[in-house]
Amino acid sequence: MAYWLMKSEPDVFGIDDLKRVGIEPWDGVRNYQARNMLRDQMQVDDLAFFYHSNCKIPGIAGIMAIHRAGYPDPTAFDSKHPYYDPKSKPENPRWYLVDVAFVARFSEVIPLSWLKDQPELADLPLVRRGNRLSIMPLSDAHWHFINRHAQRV
DNA sequence: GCCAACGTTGGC
DNA sequence: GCCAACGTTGGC
Repeated sequence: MAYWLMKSEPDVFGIDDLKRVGIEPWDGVRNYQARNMLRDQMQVDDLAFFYHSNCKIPGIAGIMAIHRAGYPDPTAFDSKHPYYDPKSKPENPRWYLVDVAFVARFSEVIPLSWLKDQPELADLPLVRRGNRLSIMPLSDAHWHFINRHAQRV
């Protein structure tokens, strides 16, 4: 089983929204590196941290599970959708998504500022300068380190 | 294939 | 709101 971190802006869709709906298609990813992970690597029952970006306290807000492995992102085919991409065709899809399922909501968001302070996480892509990847893999060690901390707060 | 211009991300 | 960092686009 693999571990991931996936970013979303809580003003658009946050951990409380996922808790409410239970399962959600993680659509709208328009980055090739992230696309490759969605399409080729993420497996059902993999776990992912839900990261809140572009908000007052950016950080990890909870845990979700991959509920359905990669399939073509239908929003790319819909000319009326904000995520429409005319270069993605149903017969040759450019963009993919997975469905995610709610697992847990942390009682407190684990702030990015705390993550940055941990020597154990120094090579986590999230805390590296200029990182903009909206989906990234986590090592077992990183996952368990963060998860242990989450259990304590 | 290079690279300048432009758009987006996302912390602060 | 600012701006650094990065990805993408398109002219050449």
